[in-house]
Amino acid sequence: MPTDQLSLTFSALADPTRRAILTRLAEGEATVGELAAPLPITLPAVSRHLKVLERAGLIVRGRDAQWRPTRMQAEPLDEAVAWMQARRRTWEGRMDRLDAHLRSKGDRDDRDR
Amino acid sequence: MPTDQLSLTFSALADPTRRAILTRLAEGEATVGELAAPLPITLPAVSRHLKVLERAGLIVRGRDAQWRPTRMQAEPLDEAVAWMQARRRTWEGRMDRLDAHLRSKGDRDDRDR
DNA sequence: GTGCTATTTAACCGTTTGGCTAATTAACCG
DNA sequence: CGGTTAATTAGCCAAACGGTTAAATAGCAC
Repeated sequence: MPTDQLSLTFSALADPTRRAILTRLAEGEATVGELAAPLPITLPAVSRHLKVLERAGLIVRGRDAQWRPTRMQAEPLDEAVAWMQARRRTWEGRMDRLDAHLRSKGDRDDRDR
Repeated sequence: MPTDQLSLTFSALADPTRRAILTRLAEGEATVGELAAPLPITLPAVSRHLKVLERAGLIVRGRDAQWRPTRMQAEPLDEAVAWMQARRRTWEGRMDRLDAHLRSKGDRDDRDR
């Protein structure tokens, strides 16, 4: 049961519809109906996608009469980017060291395993 | 059916076990058994996680006798980071413009909050 | 109150996911 | 060849996912 923040963020972003919603919300706040309009799915489906995004902290929702204005939040994106870049840096660092090692000498003693 | 690359990448990263595997692989290549050792799941389960990561392009796998050495690949991470940062920048840009707008006038009408 | 609009919840359904055990394949070794 | 190790595939199962339609809720407006 992935309750941790990164799992929530990544699985929220794993769905193309939810990414489309986020892309729209990055431009500015919108109501559920406005978000649903361009999408090929029903309103209840959109409503549940929004709940997933909300649980991941990627959106916050207000109340304006019978409308639910929704705004994007960037913090979870930052955390996810940080996780990816940490792995990328470790990986790149290792690549660099390997590269340096290969370049360093005629090395027959490649014992890096 | 999310066949697109971003969906593959994000859903691969949505699982904590797969993230743990990637974290390990960022340090350097490893066999299936080595990857499975610290994990609380069976070898077949690890094998299928690796298949998911491979399909997402996050790992590549070789063959060394009966071992399957696995290496991480960073490209899908880059693409995912790029997607997130694009949204973040749009969002931030809009924040900035809103901020500027609010700051521009003497705005006694700070009705935000 | 009634009625209208916006949104959510309930109930259902087929597919996917992630785990398991048992069986199978791949490749070595003696 | 037979035996051993590494890894995958097959079959099963329960839970989660993503969609639907129909019903319920929230809030205005008359």
